[in-house]
Amino acid sequence: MSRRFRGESVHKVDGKGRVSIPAAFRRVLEENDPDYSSGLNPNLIIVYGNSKRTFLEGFSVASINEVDEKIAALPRGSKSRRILERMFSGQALHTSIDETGRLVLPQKIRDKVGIINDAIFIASGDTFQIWHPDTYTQHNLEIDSWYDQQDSDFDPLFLLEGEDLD
Amino acid sequence: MSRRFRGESVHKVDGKGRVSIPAAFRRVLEENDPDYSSGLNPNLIIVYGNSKRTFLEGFSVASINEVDEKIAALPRGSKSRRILERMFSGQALHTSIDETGRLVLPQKIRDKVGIINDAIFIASGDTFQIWHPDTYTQHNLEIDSWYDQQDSDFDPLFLLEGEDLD
DNA sequence: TTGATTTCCATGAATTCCCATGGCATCCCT
DNA sequence: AGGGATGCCATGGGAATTCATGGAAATCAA
Repeated sequence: MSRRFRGESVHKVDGKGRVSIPAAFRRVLEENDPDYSSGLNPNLIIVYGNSKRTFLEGFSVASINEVDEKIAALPRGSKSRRILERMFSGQALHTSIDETGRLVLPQKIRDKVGIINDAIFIASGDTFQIWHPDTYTQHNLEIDSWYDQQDSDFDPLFLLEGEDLD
Repeated sequence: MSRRFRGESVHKVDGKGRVSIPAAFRRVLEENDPDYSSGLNPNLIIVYGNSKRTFLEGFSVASINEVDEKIAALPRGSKSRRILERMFSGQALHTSIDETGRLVLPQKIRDKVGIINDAIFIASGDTFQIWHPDTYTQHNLEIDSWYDQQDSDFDPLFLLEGEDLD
């Protein structure tokens, strides 16, 4: 039913890399894991990507399957396919939520995006992102400055209509 | 489709050719070996291929069966079939993981792809690859430089939608 | 017998499991 | 409406287990 994540919240990350996943996100992950049944722990996939990425992206099983299928449909050996395979197979992690609702982010991954004591979870359609709070703030400043360039009555829904920007 | 391999990591290769297989990969190999049951060691197939190949490719039993069947469906005596049979029958090694989670790579195979002290394991859909770390880095230069040309917030998922690159 | 495998044992570090607590929000009973 | 009782949520700590890796002994093959 609820296929999409909503909302954002900050959570503590302890020395072992444990972080609580927003409860509302857990419901979405459960509903979108075909192997899930009450009592079990839902699976999810964390994509950390190449060195340029400044955040982690969380996928439900259903969402990652969709991506995998699309990748498999691309011509073997094509550049697009190689780029995507590297990112979604190699630079990703299959994991699950534990019984207390937490996820473990390995040291290597925390280092990569600079997460130390806190992490902010942000819903983004059928995936969600995990950022170091400051990096996220910084990133938003850039987006805000883009808004500043638009008319004061600019309505983002306008983007639904036309071609892409830039 | 059964669960796919995810992630990448580097492991030591000792003088006898022993290497630990990433624990997460072991789970996938276990799930995809029909003969596997708790306590046993899962089987896998290492395809090293012709002299041009610069990496090893690891298959679960289920995945190699799928390939074998497709090959068997080709016309007997056809060139495609002969080439594929050579690669997946002749230039491949059926082996298993030992109780400490390691795989033994015979000297001949290590020499072939230049693996000495370390090997990097990279997931790639329903198979995984094993490279000499430097060779792997080298191989990815093209993709890395391609990323350098994109906007810093470029999302590879965009590649799923549009036309191919190249 | 001699080099090469395979088995078996060993260990520090990392990861998972199990139990615990305080804070909220909700439900329910009188 | 008051006031528990209940239950989920976020977080912490320590014990137990698994990982990755090394080395020695036993077995094999030529």
